[in-house]
Amino acid sequence: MAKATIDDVAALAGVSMKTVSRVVNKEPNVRGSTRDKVQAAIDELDYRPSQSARSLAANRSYVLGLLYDNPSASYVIDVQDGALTTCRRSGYDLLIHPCKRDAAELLAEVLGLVRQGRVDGLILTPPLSDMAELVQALVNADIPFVRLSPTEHKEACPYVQTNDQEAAYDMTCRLIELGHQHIGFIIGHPDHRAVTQRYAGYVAALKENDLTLDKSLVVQGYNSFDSGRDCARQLLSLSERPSAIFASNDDMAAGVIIEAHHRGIVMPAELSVAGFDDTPVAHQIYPSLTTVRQPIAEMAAKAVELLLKQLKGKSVQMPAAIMSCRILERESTGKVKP
Amino acid sequence: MAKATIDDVAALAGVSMKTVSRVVNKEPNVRGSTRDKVQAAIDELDYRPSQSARSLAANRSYVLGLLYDNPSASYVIDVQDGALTTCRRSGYDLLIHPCKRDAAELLAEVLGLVRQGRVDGLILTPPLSDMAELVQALVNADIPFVRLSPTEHKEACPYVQTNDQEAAYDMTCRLIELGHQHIGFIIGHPDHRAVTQRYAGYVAALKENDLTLDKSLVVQGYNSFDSGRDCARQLLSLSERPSAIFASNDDMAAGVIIEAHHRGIVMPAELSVAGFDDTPVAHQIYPSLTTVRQPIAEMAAKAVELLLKQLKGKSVQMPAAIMSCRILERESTGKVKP
DNA sequence: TTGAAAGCGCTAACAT
DNA sequence: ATGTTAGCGCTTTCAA
Repeated sequence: MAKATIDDVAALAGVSMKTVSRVVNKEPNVRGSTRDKVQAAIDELDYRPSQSARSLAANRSYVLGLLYDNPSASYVIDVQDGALTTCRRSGYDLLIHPCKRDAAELLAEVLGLVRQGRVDGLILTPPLSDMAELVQALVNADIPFVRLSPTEHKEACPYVQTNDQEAAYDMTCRLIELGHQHIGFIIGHPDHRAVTQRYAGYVAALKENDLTLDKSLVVQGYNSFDSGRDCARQLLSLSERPSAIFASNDDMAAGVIIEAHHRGIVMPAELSVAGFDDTPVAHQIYPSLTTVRQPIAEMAAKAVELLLKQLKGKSVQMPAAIMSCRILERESTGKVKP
Repeated sequence: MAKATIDDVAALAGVSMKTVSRVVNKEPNVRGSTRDKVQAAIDELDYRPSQSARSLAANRSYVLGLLYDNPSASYVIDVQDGALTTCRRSGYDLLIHPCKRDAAELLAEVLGLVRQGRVDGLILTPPLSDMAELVQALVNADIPFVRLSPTEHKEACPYVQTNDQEAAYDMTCRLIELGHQHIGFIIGHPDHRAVTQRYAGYVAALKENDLTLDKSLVVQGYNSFDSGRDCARQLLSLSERPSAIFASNDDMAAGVIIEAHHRGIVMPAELSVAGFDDTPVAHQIYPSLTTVRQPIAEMAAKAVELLLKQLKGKSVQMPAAIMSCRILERESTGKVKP
């Protein structure tokens, strides 16, 4: 049996092609009995609408593109899962498109994706969310897109973010509450503005608690485990060693923990460590890592929702959403040694 | 400027539509000068072929589907990366399709994906590679697909795998060489046959070295960190504690390491631990984990290559590839205490 | 509430 | 080496 087309269904149901189309697309203005008749024909023939014919005629692909540049594996997976949840409910598919933010062809590549009609819209994750050039190009080309955790140009285009700066503030306050006065901080990769901004929360918390900001306790990391370990080497070699270290992400915090182990430093008795992101390593490490969980999947699901709204032309008034982080206290933090 | 079509390009270049099509698709039998003329017109108009028109006319989507059911995040990311490498070289896109292997609609869903023309072929990862029902349905429906690390029906359809059973054998031999006589083993999730089969390597190595297989040293895990920790509780509570534990994957091995830490067991002095997969946690943990690395991305790239060959009708004789694992010795294993 | 006709922009098959 | 002719299977007008 060759695969059935819309004409076959129409013939079998004794209606026009257009009526079948209406039933398939759940459009209104079809009598119940007609709908049933058509549905029966669809079932009998096991009819599946051709995606490409639909796309060509309707001039949309029913596919969304997910753009990312090398965030952590667990982040990408969570984003994909969340995005797919909403996509599937709406009959959309998800095309993944990892890319290099410094590639010369990046812009052409991304614009091509849309102009070729491969995708109807885009989701941007950090650090791409903050590539002004890319954002501007998308706006100029009138391409629908939503950004996750952007830090800039928020007035211009829809986005979804968390209150993670506030969470960094809270985490720092918690460490202070535990008696820590010398708290080391590891800043994130300069290109990942969403991550580096966590530093502001740390600074604000120190200020709020009348602690001086000691620049020798603040070091620049690059989001990787190895860079975290390098930073730990610096911090743990100081004559006056910090009693706690707060890293801007879990991978770097894991680097701190490993370096501390190698120096025979007992955690949390002699050193408290906190991270950010709640990646898998956070609970697979010893001691398990106190960290902050962002609702990544939910954010991505929300982003897709906003994007689909845009595609339907229902341009939302303030197309943005802010979601909440949660601090998870585990074994790696504790009261400062008296 | 409205977007250019193939007719616009043909008109500007002063050739027929078909010639433009030939240039775009890099078909042979076009004179160099003609090709240049057409290319110039394409550049001038910034012409991008419509994906949906191509798909409809050619009856192929130029998209491949990646099916998976909940393997680890790092595994999925590696597979995606590898698959995309080959896809992009060939002008294909990748659609991701996570699914539940016990979902009633799984088959209909997957078949629908192909029958709707959303994808031209599929890549299956474990444990889906070993779902006989799914594999059979794909074969019956004459859908092109390639499996990663299948353990069954290998005569029937193309696949890519590694010599991981051999690697498990080698790893066990290495532990024995280090003086270990009592080696605990944690079996993988029963549904993941590719993982459970590593047990065979362990058994073979014991036999080869004239060690008796002590069933109390073999416990059933479920691939997760938590299950690994549970298994470790069992093994480390034995009156005659193993001096080494080999887990069928890294997540479970991480569970062993954490449980050992909590019991004050020093590694590797008092306990050696080995894992499998070289996931990120393997080097983010203390002590860093001795494990086996499979070339996941390369396997996926190869799988796509085989799939594309199938799509081009060049049915390869024995469409299968076997790739090599590598043992990585890190800090978690050492000589047995005298 | 339903239908008829006209493409969407390409590729395939067959000329030339 | 290049061109001509037909569709691919839908959605979108517009009409009834």
